Amino acid sequence: MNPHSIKVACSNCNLRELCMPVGLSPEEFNRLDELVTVRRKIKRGTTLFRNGEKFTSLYAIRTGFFKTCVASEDGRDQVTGFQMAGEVVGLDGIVNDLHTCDAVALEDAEVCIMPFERIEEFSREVTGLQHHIHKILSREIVREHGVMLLLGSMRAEERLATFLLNLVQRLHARGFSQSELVLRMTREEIGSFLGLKLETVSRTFSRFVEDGVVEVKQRHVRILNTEALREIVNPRAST
Amino acid sequence: MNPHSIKVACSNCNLRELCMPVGLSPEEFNRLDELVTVRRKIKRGTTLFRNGEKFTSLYAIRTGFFKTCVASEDGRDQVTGFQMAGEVVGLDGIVNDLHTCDAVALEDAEVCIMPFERIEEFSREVTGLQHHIHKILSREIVREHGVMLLLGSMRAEERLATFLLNLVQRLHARGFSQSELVLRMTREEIGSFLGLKLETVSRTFSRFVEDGVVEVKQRHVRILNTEALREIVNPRAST
DNA sequence: CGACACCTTGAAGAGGTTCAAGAAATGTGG
DNA sequence: CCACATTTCTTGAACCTCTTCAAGGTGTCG
Repeated sequence: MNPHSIKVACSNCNLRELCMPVGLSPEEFNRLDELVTVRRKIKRGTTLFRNGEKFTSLYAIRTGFFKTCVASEDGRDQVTGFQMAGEVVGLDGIVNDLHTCDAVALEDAEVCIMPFERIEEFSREVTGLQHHIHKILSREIVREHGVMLLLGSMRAEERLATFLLNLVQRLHARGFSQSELVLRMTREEIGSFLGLKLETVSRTFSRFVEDGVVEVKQRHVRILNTEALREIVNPRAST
Repeated sequence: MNPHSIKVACSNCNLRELCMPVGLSPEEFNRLDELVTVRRKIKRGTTLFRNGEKFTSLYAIRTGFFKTCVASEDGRDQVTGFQMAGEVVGLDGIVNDLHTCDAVALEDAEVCIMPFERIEEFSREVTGLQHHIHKILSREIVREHGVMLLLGSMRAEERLATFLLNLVQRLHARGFSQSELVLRMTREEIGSFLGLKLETVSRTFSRFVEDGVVEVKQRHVRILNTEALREIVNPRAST
């Protein structure tokens, strides 16, 4: 084992189970290690890629936190998602070999660069990788269905509750608390994602605090009553 | 050429350019013809697949018109899209081998059934098909970004104008008029898709009619002033 | 410490929803 | 082929949620 190669080997990565297929043979895994050649650090506030840039690679997030956003011609902006360690960004670029959204680091981050040509090459040879790529793409479609449901049919409280539950659940899957989280984004970014104005997000937080559902100190949020949040999202199912 | 096989051969299909990859060698195309083994007719009002059903295949629409919709646990419903000839449905099922939405025929329809296992098998061998599948998935992600922008940041008039322009553009690509269309869905379904109530859809149509932008007779819509619709969507760019 | 970005809160206003009623189209069965 | 039931669409009026505008407070970073 060459110590220099360890640094970028998927087989040694603690996020392996989140972003790579499982159940590969050792031989297949060795091939996969060639998938990621380079890592890249992205400073907070800077972009990993931008709308209009040529698409070459998918990016697996190793550390840090991103938002992706699209813009309409007249400058309107919509956050389409927030991504954290183990998640893959750049899928939007495949269809026209151009990125159609911006990926902005909300904290200092590091990503593994996976050249898409290589992904396609390997997934012709490693069935498990092929499955995995298809699932990643499909998962993103299903996630967006959920966002459409949120934007199309929920009221402000339901949106914010859904958002908090989703965030904390993903963080928990990464070993963090089930009840405490630090928001990496501003109220305005939350609002953009949820189709609300920043004032509405702020007010809704305040209402949750009044009701004793959460504690909020700026970007530190502690969930005091998860069941109440679920109840807000899903008024019927009271157990 | 066996006359019986002609019926389900992609190489003879007039929608080929819409749903299949271009630039394949004749040999590759022959393989592709094995992709679709069966067609299926779906009566208006019935489902092609439902939330919770096992996923086995993608479906290329040959004729007819579909809506796809997701439901939340408490019965809320959200139309996630409308699909027409040449488009592919079922992508949501890949990630968990289960469909997560319903596909309902809004008029009598016929689809080509493409078993996904076979798609994966062939796309390991035919690079052009592999690219194509990736692009179809990515295109759906990008489309949904657009819907999120619509739902998150547009007002009722902008949403409906965007919707009409999108529909007529897709119909035009299939050889229909640039200015006339027949809606296959109810006001309620349009509203669900656009995050509006059916009354709001109706009122917004009426306002467009008052302003001389469109003519509406039930589900028959004639666009009188495309530029005005564009202006509504994109107030800045008056050229 | 001061500048800047971010967050909170209030009051007024707008856009969309809800509820209700009636009209128009569509489908069904005799 | 017509009469009736049903679904779909339109329109009005009152209401409600979220937005807009405004001001002040809090936190952070050079």
